[in-house]
Amino acid sequence: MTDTAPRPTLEAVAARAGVSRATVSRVVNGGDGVREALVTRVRRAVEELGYVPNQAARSLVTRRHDAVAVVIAEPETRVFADPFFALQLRGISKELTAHDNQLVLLLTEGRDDHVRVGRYLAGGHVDGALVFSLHLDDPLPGLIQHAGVPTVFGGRPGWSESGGDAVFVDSDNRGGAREAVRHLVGLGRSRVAHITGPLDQTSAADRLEGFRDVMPDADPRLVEESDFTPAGGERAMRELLDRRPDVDAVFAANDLSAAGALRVLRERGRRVPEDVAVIGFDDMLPVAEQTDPPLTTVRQDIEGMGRLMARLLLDRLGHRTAEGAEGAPSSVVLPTTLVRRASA
Amino acid sequence: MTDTAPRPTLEAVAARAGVSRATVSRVVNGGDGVREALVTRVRRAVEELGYVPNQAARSLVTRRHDAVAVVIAEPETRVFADPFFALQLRGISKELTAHDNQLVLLLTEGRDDHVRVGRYLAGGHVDGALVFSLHLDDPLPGLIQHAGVPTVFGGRPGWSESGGDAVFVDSDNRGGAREAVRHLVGLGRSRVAHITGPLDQTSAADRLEGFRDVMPDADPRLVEESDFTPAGGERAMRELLDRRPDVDAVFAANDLSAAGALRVLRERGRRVPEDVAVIGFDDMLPVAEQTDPPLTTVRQDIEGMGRLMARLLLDRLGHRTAEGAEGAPSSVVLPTTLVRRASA
DNA sequence: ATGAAAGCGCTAACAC
DNA sequence: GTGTTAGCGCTTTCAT
Repeated sequence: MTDTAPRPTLEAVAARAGVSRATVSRVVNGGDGVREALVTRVRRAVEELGYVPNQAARSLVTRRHDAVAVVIAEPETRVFADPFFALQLRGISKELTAHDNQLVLLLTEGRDDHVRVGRYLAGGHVDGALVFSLHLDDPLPGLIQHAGVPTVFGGRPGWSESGGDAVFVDSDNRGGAREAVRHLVGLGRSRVAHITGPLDQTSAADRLEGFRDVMPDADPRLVEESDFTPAGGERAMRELLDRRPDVDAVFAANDLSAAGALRVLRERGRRVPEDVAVIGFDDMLPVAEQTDPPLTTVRQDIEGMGRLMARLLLDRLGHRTAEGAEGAPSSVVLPTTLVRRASA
Repeated sequence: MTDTAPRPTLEAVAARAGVSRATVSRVVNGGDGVREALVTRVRRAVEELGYVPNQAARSLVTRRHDAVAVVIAEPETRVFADPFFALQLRGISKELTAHDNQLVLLLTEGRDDHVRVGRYLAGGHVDGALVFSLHLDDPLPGLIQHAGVPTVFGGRPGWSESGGDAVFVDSDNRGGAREAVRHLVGLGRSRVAHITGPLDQTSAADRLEGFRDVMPDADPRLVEESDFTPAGGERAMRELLDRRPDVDAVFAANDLSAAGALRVLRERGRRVPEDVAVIGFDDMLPVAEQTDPPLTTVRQDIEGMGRLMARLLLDRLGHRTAEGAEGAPSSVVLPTTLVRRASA
C-alpha cells in the first residue's frame, strides 16, 4: 500500500539550506539567535521538503513528550450515557492543542486496568496526567501519586490521606446546591426534599452538604439516597412521596434523577411546579430542556473545567500558558449558575 | 517536587543480570531464542529494577509507535451532547488496550484543525488512524488519504471520488430503517411519515433510503428534513401534521428528534401509539427510556463498532488480532435490532 | 545462543 | 551566530 516515502530528516533540511543541523534545529525550535536571513532560508527548505520533526528522536534527548494522559476511571456504563466527560475532553483538547500537546486517552474499568495505567504513567511516556477519579475508595489517585507524574484531578478527589497537595478543578457543588435550595425556599417552599447522588462520590456528597447548609433541620425522611439515574430518581421520588406526601419541593442531585422524579410526580397527579417545585443539577441540555416541564437546574461550566485542568497542568509543566504565575498552582473551584426554566 | 529518579535502562538490567544489552532486549521483546535460564535471570532483573522500556528510543529504531490516533471531526456541539462517540471510544479503547496500543485523541473543529491533524498524521507519530467523518463535504478523509496513514473510518464516508478503497465500519442504517418502517406497516399504519436527519450525513441519507425502500410511493409531504435535534424534531412534526393531519405513524431518524416529535404530538392531542405510532433510531437510553411513552427504536451496537474499527486497523497494521485473516481487510456493516417499547 | 557495534534523528554543550 | 560533536536508549545485523 502506501509507499512509505522516507521522510526527510534534519540532515536533509540542513543540506538543502546549506547550514548545519544545529542551525536547522534552532530554527525549528523557535529560531532564537539565528540571523533572519538564515531563518528564512531554513524555513523555506523545511517547507519544500515537507519536513516534520521526528518526535521520538526529540523525546529521546529532551525527555519531554509534549503529551498528556487523560485518565478516565469509570467502571459504570452510566457515565458514558452522559455527555459530561465528552465536554470535559473537549475543553482539555482545545487547551492542549493550543500548546502543541498531544492527548493520550486512558479509559479504565476495573483493577487490572489500574495496574496497567500505573505502569504506563510511571513509564514516563507522558509529561503529565489529567485524572478523573470520582469515587471515595478509588485506588487510582494513590497509584498515580506513586508514579510521580505531575497530575491535576478532575473533581475533588475523595481520599482522606495525604490529599492535601492534590491539585484539582471542581465545580462549586456545595454552593450550587445551596443556591438551588435557597431558590426553592424563596419560592415559599418549606418541605424541601433532596434526592442525592451516590454518596461515595464527592460531587454528590458536596451537593448534600449544600442542601444541609440551607436546611439544617430538615426531616431526615426528606433526604433519599439515589444514584444519578432516572430510574433511581423515580424510586427515590416514590419513597419520598410515601413518607412525606406533603413535600412541596425537590432538589435532585442531577438532571437525570430529576427527570425520573418529574415522571413520578406526574404519575401521582402532582403538578409541577404548582404543587411540587423541582430543581436538578448539571444543566445537561438534552435532558433539562426536554423534560416536561423544562427543568430549572444548576449549570456548571464543564468544558471550562476541562480547559482549566489542562492549563493548570501545563503551567505546572513549565509551559507558562498565560499570566506568568508559575510556582505551585493550586486547586480551583468554579462557580455555578442557576438556570431558571419552568419546573421551579 | 517529585524527584525524577533516573529510570533504569537496558544497560542497567544487563549489568544486573550479567548479560549483554542485546540479550535483555530479546527477552523484553518476547524472549525467543534465549536460553530459559537467562530469560528467567533477565526477567528477575527487570522486575527488581522496575525497568520499563523507553518507548521513544524504541520507536526511533523500529519506526513503530504502538499508538493509534482517533480523529473526531465534529464542529457541532450537538454531537457532544450525545453519548455516541463516548461509547465508540470505549470500544476502541478496549481493543487497543488488549493489544498494547495507545490511543491518541484528536478532536477537531474547523478548517485550521484539519491542517493540524493532517500534519500530525503525516508526521508519522502514530501507526494508524481511526477517523469519524460524518459529512459529505468533509475534507478530512482526503487529507488523511494524502497523509498515507493506514486508516479505518467510522461510518460510511460520504465522498464519492476514490472512495472505493476506504475501509469503514458502519451500522446497517438502511436495513434498520427498513425494519422500523416495516414494523409500522405491520401495525396497520399506512400514512407513515419520516423525519430525516441532516442529509449531508451518510447515516441520515441511508436511513431515508431505507424508508423509501418500504414506502416507495410515499407522498413527498410525508418526508421532512430535520437535523437530529429535539427542537428540529418538533418543528418537523408540526410541519408534517399541518400538511397531513391524517398521519398515523412517524419514523424519526434518531431518538432525539423522535422525542421532539412526541412532545408535539401530545401537545396536539394525538395519542401515542393509538393515533400515531412513533419509532426512533439509536436506542440512546437516556432518551429512549425517558420519553413518554418510552420509545420504540432501532438499536445499533455502538461500542461494538468501536471495537471492530480498532480490530480492523490493528489487523491492517499486522497485529493479527485473532483469526489470522490478514490481507486487505474490508469494510463491515453491523446489523441493527428493533427494540420495542410503548411508542409503536 | 550470545555479544559487539552501528546507528535511528535529534538536541545541547561546547568550540570557533 | 554558527558549526562540531557527543550522546539519549534501544534494536538489529553480524560475528562468534
